Amino acid sequence: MNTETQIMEAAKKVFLEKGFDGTRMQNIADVAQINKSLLHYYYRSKEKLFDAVFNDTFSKFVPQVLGILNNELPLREKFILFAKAYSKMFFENPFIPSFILHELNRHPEKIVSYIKQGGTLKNSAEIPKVFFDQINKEIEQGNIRPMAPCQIIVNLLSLTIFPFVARPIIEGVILNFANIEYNSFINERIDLIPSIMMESLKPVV
Amino acid sequence: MNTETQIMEAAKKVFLEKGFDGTRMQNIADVAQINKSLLHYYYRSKEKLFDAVFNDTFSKFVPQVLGILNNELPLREKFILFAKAYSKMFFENPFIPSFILHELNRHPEKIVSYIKQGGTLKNSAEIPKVFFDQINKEIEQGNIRPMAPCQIIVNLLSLTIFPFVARPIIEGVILNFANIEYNSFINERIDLIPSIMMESLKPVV
DNA sequence: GTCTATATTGTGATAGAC
DNA sequence: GTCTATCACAATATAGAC
Repeated sequence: MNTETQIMEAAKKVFLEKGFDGTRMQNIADVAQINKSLLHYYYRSKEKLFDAVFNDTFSKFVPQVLGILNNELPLREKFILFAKAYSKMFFENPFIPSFILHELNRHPEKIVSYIKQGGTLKNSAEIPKVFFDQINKEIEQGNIRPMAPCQIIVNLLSLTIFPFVARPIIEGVILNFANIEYNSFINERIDLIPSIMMESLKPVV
Repeated sequence: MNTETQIMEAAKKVFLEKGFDGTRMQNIADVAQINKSLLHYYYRSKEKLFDAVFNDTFSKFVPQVLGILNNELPLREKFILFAKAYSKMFFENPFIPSFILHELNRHPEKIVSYIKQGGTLKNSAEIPKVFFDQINKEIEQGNIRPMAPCQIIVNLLSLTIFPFVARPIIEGVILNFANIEYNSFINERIDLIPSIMMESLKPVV
């Protein structure tokens, strides 16, 4: 593993956990087990290093969402696939959702710069169209109840992502009271989420 | 308005927007229009000032949740009340959810210290019991389908809070594509959320 | 209680030897 | 490419006059 990727790996670890403001360059150097000045040699400044980390992380995040929503599967299968893929991903990288949401709230303009800069989002910016069309068609045919596609997407995102962002509250207050383990709670949700999504779309008789 | 509350108001503004790591004491002093050393005169250190802000904000957050879930209304009314109260609150204080979630992820131990220290949570720690009993009773009577009360609470929290935490993504990517205003999107959700919650609980025939 | 001045340490960034 | 040494400034915190 060369120095540059070593730095990138270390930077991801530290930035993801502590955010831009909470991160010290020295801390990254320690984790990468290299000299502090090498950070500047490879990435000029803290901000440039951060941007590299952020864009890379964001690239894994958003396009996957749109990718799953874009394929040709029926609605239920999409929800199942989505809940499973994202729960697994966040389980393995617990800091990603909180990191992205926090940094985007502090610097919303980074979304714009990310889209302009290219990233994977540029190509996938048109992707929700497929999902939108699918929803509208299903509504037209009376298979599901009328609901704005945006609301459906946000429902899915909310039910899937929020439990990871709010883990300390959920674990420390809610689950603690009911004496339930966080892991089994999340596992239960993987089946629950598609079910809720489908119920919410059942046509009114 | 005396100096102490002036400082507290300013500290809330700055901490809520920038978080602990992103906040500068000078910045708070500027907003409060007082001298920097007065911050230390009244609150000894940055951390103590932050804790005062955090506990005060957290106090408005969690107990209200539990309060609404604890009253004697039927389920549907609780969901309606909840979605309305919280959407309104976050609309007026857009930084609260992101602030709390970020700081709790950085310092999960603050929940424990908050509970120990008293706050409003100490008394309300037993409150979910009422909601739990209500759910279990409804399930027993066959009025709703079996679902763990914790899952129900988290569903409600997710659907209500997440759209505020993820505003930049939702607004910049999803709504932007569909050409929808954030305000009307949120308003639509206030009615949508209780409906989803009830549908997800409809007994299986 | 409020101000000015200053101590002290931390932190991003660079210069220059090797 | 990698290291040591160091600059320049930012930031928390305190001392002490008024």
